[in-house]
Formats: sequence, structure tokens, C-alpha cells
Amino acid sequence: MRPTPQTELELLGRARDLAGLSLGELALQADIVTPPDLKRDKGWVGQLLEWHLGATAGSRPIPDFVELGIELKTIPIGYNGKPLETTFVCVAPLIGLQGLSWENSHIRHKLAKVLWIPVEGERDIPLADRHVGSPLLWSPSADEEQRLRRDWEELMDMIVLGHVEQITARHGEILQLRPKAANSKALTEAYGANGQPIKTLPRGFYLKTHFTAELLERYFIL
DNA sequence: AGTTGATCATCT
DNA sequence: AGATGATCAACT
Repeated sequence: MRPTPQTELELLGRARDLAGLSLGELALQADIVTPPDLKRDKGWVGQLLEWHLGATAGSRPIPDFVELGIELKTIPIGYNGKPLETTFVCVAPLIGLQGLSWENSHIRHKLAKVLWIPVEGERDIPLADRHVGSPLLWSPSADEEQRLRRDWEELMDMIVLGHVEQITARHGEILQLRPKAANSKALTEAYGANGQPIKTLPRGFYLKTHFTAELLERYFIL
């Protein structure tokens, strides 16, 4: 892995240097084998970019660039220039919610500063031939944070009231709650409708594609 | 079992 | 075509 960037500017510069290159070239430089597809290597693109940018976190629950407080997110882009997938942010807490507020929530800290790196994601482009786009260093605007907060509070209210299993991905304007698990047998504890503990699928917060599309679009217009 | 990285497969 | 619910792998 390359050395960790010491400043925001250094990180951004390095990310800009990757723009226009293909994943095949980047894999060659990193001495990493390109898999045939992402079926069994869903996190491969993210890990390849982590290597090139010198991210330090690995699979630990801390920011990718701890010293800079920056989170790295790659985002697959279609031929129309829009995201092909929602973006996973973090796991949603389902128990021990006393005193939890938006201000001290895990998700607010995760989204405080994000380096977005668009990558061609259409499945008919061979993985090695997909190109990296221009990076965007983003922090939520006041309006964006308000929308995130509204969604988060709505979803957390339902969880606290024991309605987690009534939540679908349609709830929330820009933030959604969906299963995030190895498989349907990996269960975790949550509140039931009568306050009793139940076992349910772990959930994650995801950003809806129309929202991430907005972000990237705003950038390309500037 | 939980974290990280997400995409896959299917339904509407 | 796009969104939803389900799933994969590595690592702690």
C-alpha cells in the first residue's frame, strides 16, 4: 500500500491522479489480481482504491483516513452518468438507544467528510477496462444535513418503538434502512413491538441513488 | 457475530 | 430500467 497522505490536499491530488486510469492498470501497479467479475469479490474496487490512496483503516471500524477524518467511498456509475447502486454508510444500531441523538450518531460522523470516487460500473464492461473518474470531496450542506437528520430520526423512532420489521427501503427521502448481513441466518437483537427482545436481520443505512446522483451532478456543474 | 468493502438477483 | 431485499468475502 502506498504511504498515507498527510494532508487533505495531498489526498485529493493523489485521487485526481487516478482519474482516467483503468482498474486493470491500477491492479497491475498494486500487484493485485483482477477477478473475472465482482460476484465473489464485491469489495474489490473499494480495496484497490484504498491501496492506491493509502487508506489505513482496513476492516477496522474507523475512518479510512483517520488523521484527516475522511471516509472513502467508491461509487459505480452507469452510461447515463448516474450511480448504479445505493451507497452503504454504516450499520444501524437496533438496541441500547437511550440518549442517542443525531448529533452523536455514528452516521453523522461517517458522513461529515467523504471522498467520493466514481468508477465505471456497467457489468458489460470487463472489470479491468473500467475507468476511474474525478474525485469529489464532500461535506453535507446545511440543507443536506437537515434531510439526513429527518430521515434518520424517522427511522430511529420506528426502531425504538419496536417497528424495525415494518421498515422498508421506501422509508426516508434520501436515507434508507435495508438488511446488511452475510445471509438470512445472521440475526441480531432488536426491540419487538411490546418492548421484548426479538431476533432480526442486521440493518444498514444506505444513501439512495437519486441523492448521490445529486451530489455528483452538483460537482460536474461547478 | 460484527466490522469493513459493496454488488447480486429479482421484482415491480 | 430502477429499486429492493438478499448476499459475498476478508478481517477482527
